[in-house]
Amino acid sequence: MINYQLLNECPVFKGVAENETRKLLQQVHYQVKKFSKGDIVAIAGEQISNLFIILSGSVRGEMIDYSGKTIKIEDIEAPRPLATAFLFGSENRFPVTVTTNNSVEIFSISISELLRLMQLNSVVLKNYLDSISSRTQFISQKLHFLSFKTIKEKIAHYLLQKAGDRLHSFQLNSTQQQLAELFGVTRPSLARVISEMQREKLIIIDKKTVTLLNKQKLNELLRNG
Amino acid sequence: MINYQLLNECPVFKGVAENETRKLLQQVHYQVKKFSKGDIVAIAGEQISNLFIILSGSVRGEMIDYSGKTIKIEDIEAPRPLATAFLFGSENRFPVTVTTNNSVEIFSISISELLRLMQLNSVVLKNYLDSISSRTQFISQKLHFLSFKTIKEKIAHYLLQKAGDRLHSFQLNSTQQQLAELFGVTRPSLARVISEMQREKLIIIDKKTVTLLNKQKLNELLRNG
DNA sequence: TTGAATTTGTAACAATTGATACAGTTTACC
DNA sequence: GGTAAACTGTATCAATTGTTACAAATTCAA
Repeated sequence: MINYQLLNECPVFKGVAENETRKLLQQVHYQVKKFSKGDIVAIAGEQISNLFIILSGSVRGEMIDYSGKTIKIEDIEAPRPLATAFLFGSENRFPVTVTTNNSVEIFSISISELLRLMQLNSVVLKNYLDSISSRTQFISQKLHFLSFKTIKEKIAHYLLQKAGDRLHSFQLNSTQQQLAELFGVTRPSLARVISEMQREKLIIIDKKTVTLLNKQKLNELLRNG
Repeated sequence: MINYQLLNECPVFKGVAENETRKLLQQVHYQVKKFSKGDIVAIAGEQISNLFIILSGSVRGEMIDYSGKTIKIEDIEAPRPLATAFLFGSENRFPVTVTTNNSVEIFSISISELLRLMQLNSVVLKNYLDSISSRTQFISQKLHFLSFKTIKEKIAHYLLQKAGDRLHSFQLNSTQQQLAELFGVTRPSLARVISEMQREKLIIIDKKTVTLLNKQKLNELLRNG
């Protein structure tokens, strides 16, 4: 028996009334598969033909490298769907091998039935589109951020974005350590560059209060990067 | 009058019979807007409420920086759609300001009507999902690649991927210059690291023939990065 | 084959960042 | 208020990459 309440917490069915979900699922084919701890749900590179939603338990995504060792990538817990961005598109294969961490129930629906489901219910359709799109937006923002090479550029971009329209000062809510991690650099390197930028009278950072002294030059840093 | 043939070349309507497209469009609301050269189609940050498909002419996407200057990002020509990954999701705003390069005709359909369209025709639905997904997959591959910090790691990853299952040698079809651009590094730096890796007996590159001497160690490079 | 254009290998030096260490400051909690 | 923990500023040295320059090797077309 499916736990409809749980299914409705999943991004795909969110906002659909519980009895509506029940009615929808009567009109399409789907399966609920049970796995034991340690079972392999999918192998990296395998064609994806079904949407999987974890109903209970958790799974992990692992990559297998060229020499055969496995590296854990991420954990996925109920009630999240698997690989929504890889169901469609030109390269619809599992990017990772998926293994169960414990007893797991998985809701499984084929692509064609999922398409039917989306055509039957516009909320499900919109949910799915929102889900893929949000992920794309998140990744492309991250990519944009990575495109700045030097630490100075990263700081300039981060602060200009944080500042927005504010003319003068604003508060930071992260520590240098956290920023360093966000930027993917070491903490002393970040501190050093911040010092430089203060000496160059580009910014002032006093505790957590940031003041941008020269937005013009901060922008030029991004242009010439 | 709409050029249905052109519309059918667009990723959204691809694979739909021309008369089927005609029939579909009779069932939904849409507009064809005409713009003159230099007109602004959309402003960065503006909410996206319509899918735009360029029917004729071309537009450019520009970002306006914090000081007011504009930087061109890309050109989009007929019959491509605009910002398909930004129509949905949490941040459904134009990432760029869109300006026409010449006389332009744009097919415009609201989100709600687009949803209806996708529910009426499963090919359109699948096309749209494929389109967003492919983009996500492309970007996330790029992101993965950028996650390797040193040039050595990038080379190792690139060559291992190119090699695939082949045990010994294979041919490269790019020049060092092209690889350097792909990696986002300078050509002499790339050449230097390749020399080092040959001295360390990890690889041999003779003209365009690559031989991986120690896949094991190449993999370890990626792990400890 | 020859000659020009492209590609490659390499060197010397500058710039940037990482690694490590340590002392001074701030914050949080008792 | 006091103490421990976390955070910050800074210094030194090593590693990596960028910049610039030049010569050798290769490719391609005439």
